[in-house]
Amino acid sequence: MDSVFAALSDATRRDILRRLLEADAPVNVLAEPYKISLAAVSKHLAILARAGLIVQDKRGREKWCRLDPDAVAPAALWMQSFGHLALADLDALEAQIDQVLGAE
Amino acid sequence: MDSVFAALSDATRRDILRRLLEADAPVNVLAEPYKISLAAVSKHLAILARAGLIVQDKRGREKWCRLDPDAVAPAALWMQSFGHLALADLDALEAQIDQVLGAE
DNA sequence: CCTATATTCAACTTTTTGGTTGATGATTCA
DNA sequence: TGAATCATCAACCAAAAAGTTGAATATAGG
Repeated sequence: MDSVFAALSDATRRDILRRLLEADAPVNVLAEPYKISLAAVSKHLAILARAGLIVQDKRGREKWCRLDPDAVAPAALWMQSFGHLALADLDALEAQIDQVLGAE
Repeated sequence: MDSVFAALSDATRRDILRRLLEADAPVNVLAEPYKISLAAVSKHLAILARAGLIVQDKRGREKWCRLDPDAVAPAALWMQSFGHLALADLDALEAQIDQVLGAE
């Protein structure tokens, strides 16, 4: 879970994830909006991959990136329980789970 | 939001937050379970305070810490919207909850 | 085959993080 | 008053993070 939170602590990486929510993309396309070097973006992607948040798939000379949103679930649940358990108990946690499941 | 995610990326700090869910506590009590120095714990608490996750209140020679769970809300919302697609599988969700509540 | 493209690697710098120890400032209390 | 307690500060260290530039590796395509 450390690596997931650490990966999310950088605004550039969060922005990359947000964009991958819309469509898979190769490294050079992901790098384009930022003014940092391509190598720097490549490192950001490696951090996201190490945290499990993305998977990379080499196709030809391009390396396509796609999300693995499951990886964020344990950390998201941790935050959810932290944000609400102060006021409620396990019943409330179950209600939250129902809410998450119902929202689909 | 950077500072919130960064604060949560350390297991000791998450453990401190978890314990503060149960009761407010002064620095020396919070430091007791860990084998690191008191100064190190003091730094962890400063990071949590800088992220807004706790507030510190000096009472006599003790400095009491209490949660401010609202501070986690923007980050939690970000994660929820990001992970939204993935939380539909009940078995996976239960496994994740066990992991979150048990291992941490 | 040759060249351009896509990506990473290697080496380096700077800043941040997490830890230490020892000194210091407050505060409590015998 | 004086000793013990609570917490932070200061200086330091080692490791990791975020960035750079330049070289290297693969692949695509004329």
